[in-house]
Amino acid sequence: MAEEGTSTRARHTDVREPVGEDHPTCQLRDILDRVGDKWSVLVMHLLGAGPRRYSELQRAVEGISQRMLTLTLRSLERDGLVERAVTPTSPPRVDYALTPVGQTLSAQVAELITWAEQHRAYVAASRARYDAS
Amino acid sequence: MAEEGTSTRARHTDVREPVGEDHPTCQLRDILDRVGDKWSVLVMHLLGAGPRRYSELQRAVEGISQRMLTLTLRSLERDGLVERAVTPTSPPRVDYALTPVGQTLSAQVAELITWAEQHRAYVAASRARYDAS
DNA sequence: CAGGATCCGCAGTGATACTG
DNA sequence: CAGTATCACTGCGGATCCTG
Repeated sequence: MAEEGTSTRARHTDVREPVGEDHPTCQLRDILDRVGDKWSVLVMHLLGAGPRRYSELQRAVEGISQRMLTLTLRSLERDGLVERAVTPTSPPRVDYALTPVGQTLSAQVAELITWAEQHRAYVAASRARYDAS
Repeated sequence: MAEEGTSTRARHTDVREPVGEDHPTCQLRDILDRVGDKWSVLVMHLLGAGPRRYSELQRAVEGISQRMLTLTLRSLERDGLVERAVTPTSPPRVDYALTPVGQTLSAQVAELITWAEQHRAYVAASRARYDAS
């Protein structure tokens, strides 16, 4: 909170394309759906710290169902963001890790997280103020 | 409002979620839900180019329903990311603009878009390869 | 241990109609 | 023009059972 005027770091560096028209939106949706996915980001963020096994992920993201974890990993693997390494031992062992490209996206997400931390109080205050009226 | 805004998904989210060794998860959801929202990002990106009227947004994000546009704007306003300026003229006129903080988030989103553009081909190729097996 | 298959509830969304 | 209200549908996501 209390940073109305201080954090006016308006970086208009980007290319403000006519997002709504036709094609720019679609490509955008692709990546946004990925980031917007309830679990994908959490999993990617966890994998950002290093490879993990299936069960480790399931415990780490405690609250995720097997179904969703599998679905999420499959989707990330399909997009080439996560790599799946199977070790056919007596009890099967599967390790997941970010691919180089996956790491770059993970980095972007990390920045988003930083943003969230920096402006969390502000958002909370805004909501409280809004809800009060 | 008979229905909660787009940002009220936190309700079905567990109150107790240790989510592994990462606490940022909770705050993370907040911002991620914002970014993951189907329309929020598009609207914010458009507003990044400057203030727009309600009808302008509706035309620009062609495909969005009045309901969703209103819900999205309300939600963004509630979070202090968008400012609503009403001009009570004969035909009502309402302008929406990003707040300073909203601009910083918009900038983050812009980077995400850049990422998407840079790695779109890679992702597409990965998918094609994956689907082929 | 890793994950496929199935059932199902409900939040999120769209389409439509109405209003100040 | 800028919304609000209502309804009906869809598909995400959770819970549960089963397999290699």
